[in-house]
Amino acid sequence: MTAPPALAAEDDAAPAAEAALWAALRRDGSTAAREALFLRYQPYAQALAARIYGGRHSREVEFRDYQQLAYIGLLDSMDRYDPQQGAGFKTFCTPRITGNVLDGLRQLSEAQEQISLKRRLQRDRLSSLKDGGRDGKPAGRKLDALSELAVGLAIGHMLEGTGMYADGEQADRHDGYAAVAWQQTCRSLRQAVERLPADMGKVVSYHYFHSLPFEQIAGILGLSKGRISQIHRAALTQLREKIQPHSPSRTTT
DNA sequence: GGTCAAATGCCGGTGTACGC
DNA sequence: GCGTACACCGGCATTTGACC
Repeated sequence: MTAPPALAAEDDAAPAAEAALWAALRRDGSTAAREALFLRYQPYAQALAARIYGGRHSREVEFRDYQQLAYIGLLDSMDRYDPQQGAGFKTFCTPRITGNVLDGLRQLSEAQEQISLKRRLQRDRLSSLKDGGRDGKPAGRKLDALSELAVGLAIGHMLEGTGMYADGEQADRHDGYAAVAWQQTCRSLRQAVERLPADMGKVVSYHYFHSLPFEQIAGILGLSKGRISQIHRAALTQLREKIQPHSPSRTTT
């Protein structure tokens, strides 16, 4: 099997800049350095996940799970890596990322666990989009609440559809005009995400495009998971406003 | 031994008081 | 205004005990 593009094309440019990032991370625990390093090696981790996914023997585990396990392995490697040992980070992290993915897959091997994971991810995303679920919206505004919920569900579903990886099965599901319309809508949503304030954009991107749980995102950004939850909620509110700018009293779907 | 329901623990996300 | 800490919630998995 040939190496995925990101594996072959990953350059070693600006080693001094990277060394400075590692120094900042090790010396000060700099969250900016941590994030920059994560972003630098995130495509590499994704490529490793893709390579393992390409050689999979079972189709029951989604690429999203491979991706998440690779990112967790990357974060763990970043925490353990010591540049002064002399080894390059790729040399250091590759077996750890691969091992983390394989270990994680082993734990997911039982069909029931796979099903429960998918259910949980879907449920979590749905519940996270349901206006927070506990904001005491007056009963008389049920229709508004329902329309907002529909928009929220659509956002969540589209965000999942804008993932950096798209497998063939998913692409085959949509065809013709419907596929074009869907892709355009997803593209506009992704653009809306890119226009969010930096923190919100990062949280949405990590959570939906990279499938990272709040705790992992908190680790990357150097915040608490509670804070990530707040930013996530605020981001969804802004996305709703961008997609539904006139806040209609009723929404047809 | 097998099945089922209740009890319990864990996990991810939310809400809120509080500090800076 | 922003961020943190912490209590809380809901759902799921596991454990435990009663029953057949």
